[in-house]
Amino acid sequence: MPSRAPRDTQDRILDVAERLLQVRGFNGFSYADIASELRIRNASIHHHFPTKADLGVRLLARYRESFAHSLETIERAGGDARRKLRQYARLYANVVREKNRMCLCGMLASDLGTLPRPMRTGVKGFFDDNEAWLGRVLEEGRKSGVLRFGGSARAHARLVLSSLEGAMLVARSYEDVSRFESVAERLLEDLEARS
Amino acid sequence: MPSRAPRDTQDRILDVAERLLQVRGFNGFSYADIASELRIRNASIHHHFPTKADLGVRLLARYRESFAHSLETIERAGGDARRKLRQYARLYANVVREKNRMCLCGMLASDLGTLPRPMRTGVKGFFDDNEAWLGRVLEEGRKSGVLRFGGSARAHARLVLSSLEGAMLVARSYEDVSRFESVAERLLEDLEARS
DNA sequence: GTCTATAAGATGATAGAC
DNA sequence: GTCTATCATCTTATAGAC
Repeated sequence: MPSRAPRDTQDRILDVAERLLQVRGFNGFSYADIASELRIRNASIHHHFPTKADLGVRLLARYRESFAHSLETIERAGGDARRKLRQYARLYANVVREKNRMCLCGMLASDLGTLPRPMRTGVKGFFDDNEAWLGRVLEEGRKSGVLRFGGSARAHARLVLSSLEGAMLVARSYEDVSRFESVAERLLEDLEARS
Repeated sequence: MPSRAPRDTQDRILDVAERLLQVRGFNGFSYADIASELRIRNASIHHHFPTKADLGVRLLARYRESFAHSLETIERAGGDARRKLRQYARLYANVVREKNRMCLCGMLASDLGTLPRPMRTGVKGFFDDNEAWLGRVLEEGRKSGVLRFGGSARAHARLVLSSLEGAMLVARSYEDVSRFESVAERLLEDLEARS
């Protein structure tokens, strides 16, 4: 179990930078913001992450791995597809709840036009991961009869992913998590087989 | 009918700034970007829009009015709720198609944490407008039997708005309009009453 | 209304001492 | 690994001539 206590400087930089990125966007924070919060100097951050692109690439990789780990945890917990989808939606709800953050990759998607080249592929990779996982869960749910939807599982996975990302984006504008939750609830209810 | 020819400087500034904002975000463009594109000087822009916040407020108001006008046009064209929703979705598709733009307010929603105070309320206002309109159309469609959905019309309006905003956000990452269109298609098909 | 000139501050980044 | 010092550049913004 990871401790609550601060680990090495590199991790503390990543933690602060991650939050700043999720709240303010990639162009909305600077090395100075991180430095002042950690009470270190600007140059120290450059020692660990020479360029902002380096920092961004590391943040992206870490977030993607962390999310993949969460998906594995949901899988291992078992239960039917309905349950998995609800836990998946809760993952997103927790992000919004935590200081009104946006999904890191949703935020980067909006910043895409100004992103350093090496970061762009990572954003798509994250969405690909999520679509693939959702596609499998949806297919499983349809086969077992607990979910109902038209079209291919993969196409519906895209709808679910888009809807949740959009729900985060809009809910954040109102600083109201419950707005996210009510949209997620409608989305899932429509999927769950009635009758 | 508005002509294609450039009008006064103020409007040309707004047109360029709008595109830059929709592609790069509010923190992703500068007065210098606008100036070089219009081949005028930085100071000329400040003459028309003293601060960037002023420019942002005007862009927001203009976009909101323009969108409201589009909604009225859809209303006047008549037809059933299905048709109105499809035209509404096409509004969004056209934005993405045009140089891979994001909805101006969706973009501002992601920038919200760094936005000048006077701009924040405008973003919510845009979403409120859209939710209200969608709510009316959904209700009308359910009453006339061409649409089917659970829960309140207003709650479903939030789902539709969130899904379309999210679909734009994700589709932009792939620079692929068809990705937006397929998600919108699934969303609408699920709404349309199957006998 | 547009220009030149200029300012004050932020930003990403590097060199080199400790 | 962290610091001080310094950098070129960008960004928003203003003063004042034309």
